Amino acid sequence: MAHGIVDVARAAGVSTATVSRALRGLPNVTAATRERVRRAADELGYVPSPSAASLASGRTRTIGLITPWVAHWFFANVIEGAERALRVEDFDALLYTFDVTRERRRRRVDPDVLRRRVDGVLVVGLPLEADEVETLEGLGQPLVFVGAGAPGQVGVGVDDVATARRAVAHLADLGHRVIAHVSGEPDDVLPWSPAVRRAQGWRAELAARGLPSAGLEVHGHFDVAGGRASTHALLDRRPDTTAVFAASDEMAMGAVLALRDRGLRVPGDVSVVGVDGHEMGEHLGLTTMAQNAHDQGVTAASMLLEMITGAPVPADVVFPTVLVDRGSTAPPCDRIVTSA
Amino acid sequence: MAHGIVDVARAAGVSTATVSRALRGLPNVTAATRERVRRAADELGYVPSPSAASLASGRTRTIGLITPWVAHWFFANVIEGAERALRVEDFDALLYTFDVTRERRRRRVDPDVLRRRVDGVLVVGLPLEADEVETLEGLGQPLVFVGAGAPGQVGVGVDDVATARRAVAHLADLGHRVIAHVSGEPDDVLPWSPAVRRAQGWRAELAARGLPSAGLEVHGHFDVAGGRASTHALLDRRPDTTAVFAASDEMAMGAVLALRDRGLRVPGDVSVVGVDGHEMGEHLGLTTMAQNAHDQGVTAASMLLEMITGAPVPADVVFPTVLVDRGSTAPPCDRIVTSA
DNA sequence: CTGTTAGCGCCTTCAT
DNA sequence: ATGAAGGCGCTAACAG
Repeated sequence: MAHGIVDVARAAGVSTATVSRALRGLPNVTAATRERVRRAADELGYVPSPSAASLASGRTRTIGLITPWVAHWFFANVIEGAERALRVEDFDALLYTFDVTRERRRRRVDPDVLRRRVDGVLVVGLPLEADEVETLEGLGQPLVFVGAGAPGQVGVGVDDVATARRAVAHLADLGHRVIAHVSGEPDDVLPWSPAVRRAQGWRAELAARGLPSAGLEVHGHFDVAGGRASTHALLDRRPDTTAVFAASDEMAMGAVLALRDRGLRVPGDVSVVGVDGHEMGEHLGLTTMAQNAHDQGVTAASMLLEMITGAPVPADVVFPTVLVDRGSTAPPCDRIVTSA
Repeated sequence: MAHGIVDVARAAGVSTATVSRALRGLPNVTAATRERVRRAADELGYVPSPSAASLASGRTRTIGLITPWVAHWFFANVIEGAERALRVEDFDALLYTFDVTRERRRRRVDPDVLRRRVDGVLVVGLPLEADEVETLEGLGQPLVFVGAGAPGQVGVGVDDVATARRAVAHLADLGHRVIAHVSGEPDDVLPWSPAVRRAQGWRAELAARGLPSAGLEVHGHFDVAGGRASTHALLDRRPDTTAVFAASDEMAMGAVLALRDRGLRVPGDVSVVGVDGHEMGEHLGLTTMAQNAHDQGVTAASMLLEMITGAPVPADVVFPTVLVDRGSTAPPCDRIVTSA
């Protein structure tokens, strides 16, 4: 029923080797022969077996997408972009989520599930421990990181430190002096983690301006609920806060919710800035440092494909972030604060 | 370097056949032998080649996830749920996006890319033409639909008609008499498309109550920008509209934006209800018919795995939707309308 | 430019 | 319960 390469070979009156070469566009095949083979393959509805091709060639035309989540803005957009770039080159995208649940620390990335199954690996937004990177490298295949690099690895992303500094600068320029930071999980401590770098940028910009940062950083889950909880904790401690820089738009929205919970107006009482450029940020008029996640996915996938063919690629591609002022920031007012 | 089954066989002092049986948990292997084989495999760091296994067995332990997008609430959550359910059973998830871009009609689903590559197919939120379903069935593999069924196919989803009716009933009960509907693309016309069924439910509930529907339906893209544009078009035509039922939360958020654009308050001037239970709906206090997309993904994946093993599964699994009142609905006020 | 011939690494009868 | 051996369908030398 399902025709194989031998059927095509017979129908075209050539050997299977020629069929293989003709169909894959390899050189050393007459245009006429190639055409004849193509026609025969078409008529028989021939589709090569990927397993057989992989087994024989050692290549899978598949890349592994490693990510903690897919249902988050940055991740979904990177994955969508990457998958489409891969599809154009007839590569398949295998999805591996290493769930970072709120309950427990994620399980370690296990390279065995990828072994002999992919030609390359794209790590999306997952800051890996040094030894995890090492075991991934042990696969002997190209590795590209998006949205969370690793030392010495090819990466695509934004300048998290500069992004954070720009956001904080915007708030400080408005006159704010108590600028808090809603950051990620407390156990997210790797120096190359975006959350850590954004916190670092926040601290650096404050320091550069002689503003305090001590006691103004709160940690929590990297989503709406996390941002909301963190902000409540922050305001309990520091009701004198007049501005919040959140490490993602999702957390920033949580911050807005928390402020609303407490009857505080944005930006009347407290200004808020996020990072991402989430489509829905427009609703709340959320000011943000926007980035293009989709294109980062496309770029990372393309680089990975280049590496697979042995072509040289830059060690790092840095995407720009741009301040989009949608109104959630304003000069501080002289709110009466009961206590600190 | 990479050890094969023969290495394990030699190390364990058995044949490759026994290794294969032992490692896959097949019967007819002494507990002692199995243990010895396991230990040998462990020590050698043996990982079977999926290509070789597929070629020999005809099974791939991979399922194909067909979806128009991943960066949309429903899709991202279903995919995330499905991938995790598959991973538990050591199945891989291959991602295939058939981009429904706003510019042009999507390309038809091409089963060839799936041929000999997957053991089953999960179609996520993509209403397929009858003949597309037929060609997919031609793969001879189990097929499950989530969030957009197809006649005679196994499906997981919600009761779209009832969901829409419930939403409209809520608005009508509040006293609204001009209840508009923000629907999906105009060329999304398959009777089993969620958008079509929701519109149908909206119309049915209005009819049941003797309320008009003519001229109150607008079509557009299934996202925030689409909902916003549609709502503007609607209000241009029918400024007397006091309530809007949008076919998704994303579009409902667009509707809220449009209303805000025109200086109308929600729910003061116009009430809005969406569908999904989007995490961010809470911000705008968006009332919605909530559904659990993640669990639909888990269920669909589990059913597909059952079908692969030949187990019987129900023809349809219907998930509940529940009205979550977050405040974007209220009784209509007597707004002065200049003209209709 | 094309054909021949070994494998690729595992699964699966069929014996034993 | 275990072993022997023939594929699975294709690619990649190597000839010619």
